[in-house]
Amino acid sequence: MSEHDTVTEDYAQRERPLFEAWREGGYFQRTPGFGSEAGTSYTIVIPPPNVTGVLHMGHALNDTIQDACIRRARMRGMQTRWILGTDHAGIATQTKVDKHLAEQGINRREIGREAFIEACQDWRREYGTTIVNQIATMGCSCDYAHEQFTMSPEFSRAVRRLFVDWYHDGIIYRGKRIVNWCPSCTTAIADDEAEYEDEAGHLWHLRYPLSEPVDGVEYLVVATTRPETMLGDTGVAVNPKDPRYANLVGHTIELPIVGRTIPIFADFYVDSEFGTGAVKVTPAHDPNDFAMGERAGLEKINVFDETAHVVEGYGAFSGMSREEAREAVVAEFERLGLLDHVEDHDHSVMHCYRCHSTLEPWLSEQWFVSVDTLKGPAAAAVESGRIAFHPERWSQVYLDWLANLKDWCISRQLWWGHRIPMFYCDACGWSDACMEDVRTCPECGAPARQDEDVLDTWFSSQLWPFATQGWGDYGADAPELVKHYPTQVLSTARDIMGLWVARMVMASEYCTGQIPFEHVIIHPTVMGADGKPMSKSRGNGVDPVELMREFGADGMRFGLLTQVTGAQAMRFDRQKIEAARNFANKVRNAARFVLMHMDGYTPGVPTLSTAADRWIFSRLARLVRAVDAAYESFDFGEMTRELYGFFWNELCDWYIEFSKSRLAEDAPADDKLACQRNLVHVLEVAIKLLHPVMPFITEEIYQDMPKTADAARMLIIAPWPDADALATFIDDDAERAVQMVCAVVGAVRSARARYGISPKTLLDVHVKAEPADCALLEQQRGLIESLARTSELTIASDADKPAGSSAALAAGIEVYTVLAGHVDLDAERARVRKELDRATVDAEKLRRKLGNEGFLSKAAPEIVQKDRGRLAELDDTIAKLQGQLADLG
RNA sequence: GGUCGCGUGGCGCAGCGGGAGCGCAGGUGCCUUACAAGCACAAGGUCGCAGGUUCAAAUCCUGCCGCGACCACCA
Repeated sequence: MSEHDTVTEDYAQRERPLFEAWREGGYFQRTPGFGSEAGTSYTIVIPPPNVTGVLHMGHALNDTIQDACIRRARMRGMQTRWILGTDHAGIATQTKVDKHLAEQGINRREIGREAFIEACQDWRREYGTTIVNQIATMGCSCDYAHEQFTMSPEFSRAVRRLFVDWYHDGIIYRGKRIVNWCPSCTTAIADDEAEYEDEAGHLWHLRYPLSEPVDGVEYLVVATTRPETMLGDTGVAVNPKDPRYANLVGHTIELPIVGRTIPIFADFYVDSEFGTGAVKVTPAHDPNDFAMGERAGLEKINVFDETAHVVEGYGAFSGMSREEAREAVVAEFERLGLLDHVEDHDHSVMHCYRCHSTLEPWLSEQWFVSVDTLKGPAAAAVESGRIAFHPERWSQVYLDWLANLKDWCISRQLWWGHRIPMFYCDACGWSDACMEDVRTCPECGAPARQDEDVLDTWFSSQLWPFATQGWGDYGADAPELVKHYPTQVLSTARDIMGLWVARMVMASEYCTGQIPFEHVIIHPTVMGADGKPMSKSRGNGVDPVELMREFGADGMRFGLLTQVTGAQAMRFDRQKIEAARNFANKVRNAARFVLMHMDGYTPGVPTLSTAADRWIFSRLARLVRAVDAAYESFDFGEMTRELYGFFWNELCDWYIEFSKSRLAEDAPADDKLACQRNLVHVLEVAIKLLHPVMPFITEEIYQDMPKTADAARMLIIAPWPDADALATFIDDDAERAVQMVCAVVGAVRSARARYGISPKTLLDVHVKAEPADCALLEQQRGLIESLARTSELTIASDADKPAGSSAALAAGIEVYTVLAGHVDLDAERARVRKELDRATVDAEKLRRKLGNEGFLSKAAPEIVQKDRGRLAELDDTIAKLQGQLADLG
């Protein structure tokens, strides 16, 4: 019973050498191009993964899509290059290194900036190759020889150049603003880097005593979710139209605990419906309060330090964390009899997208990019259609994002990143943004110092498409850019649409005067099997490296693409990967079959001597068209479905079966050769079409195939099939003939299965069809005989139903299988009756439709015609089935 | 609050105005010399609900229900 051992395979061992062969062949660098597309450049920039990151399913899908695009372009003869590189990922990397150092008892501040950056570099040297190796394991045909890095010297010059240019153009400015402060990372982060989460909280109602009673009123109740910030309150706001408080506006409050006298003022921002209609205003710790404070001219008092502990000057509260301060403040209000009441209240709270700490709106000096002049050209690029999104609807998301864009805080209080190239002279007040470091003040000669902050990682990421091609040193005239810019395709997930995609367009328009890419593919987000986003905490994540080990890179790639739809999310389905692995296996076996029957083969043009030959070439021609169309509309799911159906259901299920008798040892030599050549040709075209998705197995097969002297050495640069040239093979007659053959074979197999007749038992079969179809079928007699395993095959337009036979109707022909006594007539009668019922219902429906005046007068004539034909067919079928029933008694 | 996506056989999905399909799982029979990770055959769905447009609706429109994402955010 050991017949079917589980098949295990070492995919890495099979795939790695092929990858090395591609690399050594130089195909990963910009290809020279050939054929009619030789002059066309085709470039993709990879969304740079974090340098210390590891491959996740999002990368796996995204990189598969890009590799499919670039490989097809390469095979079409274009000058391709897929630019590879990694992102220094400021906060992410710094957080990791911080943690690593902490484990050794080292604090970043103790060792200082330079030593820390060195530690980051060490970290990068150690882990920076991981993800690139994983991308290689996938078989991605990136330009590994010219790997980029967002903190390489060249890239750094580009970043610096943009900062200096923007600074001198007045696009970059400095300001004291409320920013989202992460007290754990101790840095500002951008608005779109903050994540909101709903949390159960409370609405504390606090009594704020008036300095003097007004009309007998002694205090005012304010509602707040953050009582601890009251330490920094500098006012209380009410809506100017709120009659409850009209008499209080202009009076003052004695702020409890702090003893500060603060004004009651009116501002339309206040919603009278919410809480008590009176809002405590903390300009330094809330963006809306900041805005009101500006309007009312309030003081802005920071009560937290950079780690969100209460600053000096607040007595016992000083030094407390936010959480401690909250408790203490509430307790103190209670003690003073000023805690009115507490309500439950859910509200959304901002968290750091990196470390997940609760963010603190914090007043600080930061650098900003003014987006006013940048957003226009970026919107126009999409509105004009110069940049196309796929699916198209994402362009709306893009445009909406731009329309609502606010100035971008680009300074980060980190050490790992591009240090802001601003230089200051404390002696004379000189300052400027400079390309070269400035040690002494050019005005007064005093020592100059550089800004301590670094730039937001996205500030450098936005330069990716052109800084990787020489912009930093040569500007828009860089030779690479002149020849190969804009790039063709950018593929990414939708969550960085604004963060990255839009910013690249803005920066590119500014720096190069061009769009950065022509097509933006927004692929669906890969969700876990449970339909929820993959995450460590949920435990629904899947490791692509693990998948590749189990199913091969080809299996993973194909399986992922089959799941791509136009929707915004796809639920990861392991079975799809398994099915893809099985498909890869099927392809390999099909190839093995072909290569196993090569004796006597000599290369030559295909000879389409049989209907089966003409059929498979016709199907192949349609396949090339369909695959091309799917690529052009970026419909990768459709593309894989087409390939799957062709390989499995047409080539393997039928054509290879058709071929078996022709390849037998005693078969006629010339027909055998024709069949061999056809198989080789079809297989070669098919594996070319499949190569962009399943590069390894197709290359492996190609290497084993017989090739002519002028053939490409490797499949990776073999010419892509020409749909127009193949179109001449489309042959409706041949497709009809094979359709009938399949119908006959299927009918006989079905009868066998129903009555448990072994394939070894030969059966008499009678086929009745139109004369023209009879002629087509007659030519396929041999095929039918071998596939249906007949003893006697009668094909005639006037064939009779033999006694004791099972009848089947398919493809407009009647197939009678003589069952010679094996038949359970009752079962056969029941089956026919069921079929008859179904046909009768269908015919009734159609008859009603065709009896409808409205339909006859308004429907397109060809539709009416078609339905009349269908009804006639159905009536015919019904008559035949009734005849069969009568025959069966 | 705004924008968008999705609800089709047990599961995952395709189809997106004129005959309900695919893959997987499950059923039956097969180790047929390319493949048991396979082959053959059969079974399985009133296409979320309610209206509307149309001669014709899974497909278009409206509303509702359910799931989900993104953006904004009221202390």
